[in-house]
Amino acid sequence: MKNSEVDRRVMKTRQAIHEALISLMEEKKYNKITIQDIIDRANVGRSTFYAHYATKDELLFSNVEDSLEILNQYIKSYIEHDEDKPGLISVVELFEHIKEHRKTIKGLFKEEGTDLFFEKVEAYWNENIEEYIKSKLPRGQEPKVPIEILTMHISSTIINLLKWWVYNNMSYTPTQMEQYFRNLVNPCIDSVINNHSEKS
Amino acid sequence: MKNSEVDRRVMKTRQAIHEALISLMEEKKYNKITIQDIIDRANVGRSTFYAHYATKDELLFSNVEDSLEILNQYIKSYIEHDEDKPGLISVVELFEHIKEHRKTIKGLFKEEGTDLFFEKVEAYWNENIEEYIKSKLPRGQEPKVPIEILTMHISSTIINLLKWWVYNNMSYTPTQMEQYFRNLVNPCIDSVINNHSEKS
DNA sequence: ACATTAATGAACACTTTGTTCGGTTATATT
DNA sequence: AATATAACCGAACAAAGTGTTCATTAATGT
Repeated sequence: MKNSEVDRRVMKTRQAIHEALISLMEEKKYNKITIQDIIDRANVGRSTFYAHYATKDELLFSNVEDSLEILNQYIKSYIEHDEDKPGLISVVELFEHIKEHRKTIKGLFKEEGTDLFFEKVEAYWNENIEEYIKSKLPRGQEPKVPIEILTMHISSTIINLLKWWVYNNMSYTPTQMEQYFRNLVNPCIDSVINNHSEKS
Repeated sequence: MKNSEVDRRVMKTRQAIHEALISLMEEKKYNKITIQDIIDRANVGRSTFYAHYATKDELLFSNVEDSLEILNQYIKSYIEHDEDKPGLISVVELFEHIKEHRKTIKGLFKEEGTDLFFEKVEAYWNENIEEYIKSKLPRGQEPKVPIEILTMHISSTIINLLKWWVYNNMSYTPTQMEQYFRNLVNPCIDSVINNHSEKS
């Protein structure tokens, strides 16, 4: 029986496959990567791959789950610290995290084949954001925009900023990006939640 | 020589292929549709397909270019009518257009394989929106958010709303969606362009 | 009616996929 | 150090898709 540890061979194989995928994603789009490519680069038998993962997507997500959890933490902390200094720290850190891990994470942002990934990210974030918005909303008051839409909009805004930023070689600093994010999102949250006059 | 018209056979074939793709996209994701599927459904020889289109994407875009042009018109008209009644009419019409053509256009919104399409849409829109923003910006004044980012954000917001709306079976009316769009976007445009106090 | 142009469908070499299975090697345990 | 176990290997497989070629047939415009 295994000592709650995994066979070293398994770890080695998984890592080889993992690294192969990452390395390939730096070169071409996820869509265009074949399992053949992966096992070639990983130096792993065909049957071995299928012993570990049923599909390419399964591999992707097993690779990405850690990243997902980390990204989620940033949003959580963004929300939790909102009272004092509205989210400044953690969104900066989110961008910094991406910048730091750009080599391994960049493939995920490359055109196409990113849908799957970002759907997951958004689903993660939506939970926390929705809760946050509800807590902000004065009781008994109808928001001008349905909460589900506002939530979706905020998640999407972060994701779009991240995508754009990576795609444009991170030409602004994380701090700037954070600032831009707040400039885009805070006014509309205020406006939706408070009964600001609609204005002409 | 052809009378600037196309051979009837060509039209017939193109249409058959076109309809095959549309019909397949109502059933499964674009990614999962093979050329084999298409020629089977279209009842068209393999070589015939390749005589017309080099790739599946080429087919997609030839199908979609008309839609693109139409969508672009809505944004143009949104911008042009902004002075009097800020964009109300044409964004409603945009959602109505989608609703009307949902059978043929819905496939494009189905998860995955939409990146290609929406990149095109966004590129189209960005041109017009950027121009619009520049015209709004008082001369010599620096916007709080770079224009390219603000532009991207507005395009993305419409696209996300459209996607979300279609994905959720168009559960709100086009007029409502238009209202939500404005509630999400106008406050942040105002805030970015005018030197509103940043507020605490 | 006739020359032109398009569609056909079969054949092709090629790649990818997912599975199977007997043989080999690394591993943990004793 | 010996051994049972579990993991890897790799070759082979059928099945499906890709993109091209080509000789044959049919529709079209004039």
